Amino acid sequence: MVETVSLGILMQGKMSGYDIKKIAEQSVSLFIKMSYGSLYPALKRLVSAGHLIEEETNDSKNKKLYAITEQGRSYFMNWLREPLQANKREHLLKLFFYDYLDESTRLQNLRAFQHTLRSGIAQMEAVQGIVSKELEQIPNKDDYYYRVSVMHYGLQFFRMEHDFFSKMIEKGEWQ
Amino acid sequence: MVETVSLGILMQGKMSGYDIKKIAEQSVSLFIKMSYGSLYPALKRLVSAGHLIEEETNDSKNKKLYAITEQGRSYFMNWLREPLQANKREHLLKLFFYDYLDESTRLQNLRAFQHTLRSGIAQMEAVQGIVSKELEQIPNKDDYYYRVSVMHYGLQFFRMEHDFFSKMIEKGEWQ
DNA sequence: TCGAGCATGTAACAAGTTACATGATTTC
DNA sequence: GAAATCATGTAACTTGTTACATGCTCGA
Repeated sequence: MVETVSLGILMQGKMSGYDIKKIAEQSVSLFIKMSYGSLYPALKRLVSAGHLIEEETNDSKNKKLYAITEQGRSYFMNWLREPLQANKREHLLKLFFYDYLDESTRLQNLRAFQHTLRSGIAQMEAVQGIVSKELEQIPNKDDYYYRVSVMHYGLQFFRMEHDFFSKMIEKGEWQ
Repeated sequence: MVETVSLGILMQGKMSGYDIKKIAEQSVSLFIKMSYGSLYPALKRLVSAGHLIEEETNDSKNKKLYAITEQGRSYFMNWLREPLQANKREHLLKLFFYDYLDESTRLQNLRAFQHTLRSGIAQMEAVQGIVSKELEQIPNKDDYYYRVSVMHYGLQFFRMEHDFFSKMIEKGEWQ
């Protein structure tokens, strides 16, 4: 995760590990948090994998600049092309970099994801129907208020996500 | 995480590890996934910590029943009382068990969380304003469509979450 | 009798956090 | 001259995944 985020951020140009973290905080912090303890080792791994080149700037702060290689670029693009998966909101991170992807793969993946969402919604609506009926026969309804609320939240969330993706497929304007 | 979910599920009564996973799949699978590779070791840790008691049923399937102890109950309730944190959607899991919590702590935490959400919304609106202005001066707007979309998603998501929590504080009905 | 489901577990690995450790530079 | 920020890194630990391994039972 930290590796792909770093690669994605380095797509805009070379910078230091410190800069990468700052940019991540300003952009994708909603979905993932980076610590130096994971970032610096990740950068080293990317260098030894040939995805990045490390450049020593012999300035006073002994900072290092990282630049993405052609290989790194292609690795990143392959990750980007993979189907979206709903678990852990990883898809939002992927989406964040979707401008790099070609329109055809993009549409294909977005539509596939829409389909997954619709299945999820249908399933949740079914579960909700059952739970609602069970709840009617129970006297102490209030004892399950938060459990039921979280269920509703899930459904509402899925619906919102579905609407959001529809708008995005239509290239709608975000006034 | 797996530990607290297990404790939370065991609040309703003793059951096997297998049962715990099944119940988790039917209820909190939206937010967390459990594998046996994490569940069984977690149950052992909870037993040696004194939060659970293991009961061998000498039936044919050599299944084990886990029951929460008084200590485990109080440990779980302490976790439940802690303030909600927005990172990684952990708060939804906590919320799922909120029926166990006393109304006063509940309201206090929900309101504190609402406050955090409002700050987040304000901050995101500010960022969005800046980005929108910057975008107007840029000719190749379309190249940033998904980045901007994810930003909008984040804002919309926060607003939805805020509305959701408002409804919950008011003990609204989920028709 | 065969496959689905019930039931438990381990070992290797992956990914990340927290705390620690260091030191230069900039800004008030 | 003190505090904030820039800048990099390591070690111990936590948490979880995946793949493997085993064996029983119940219904078609």
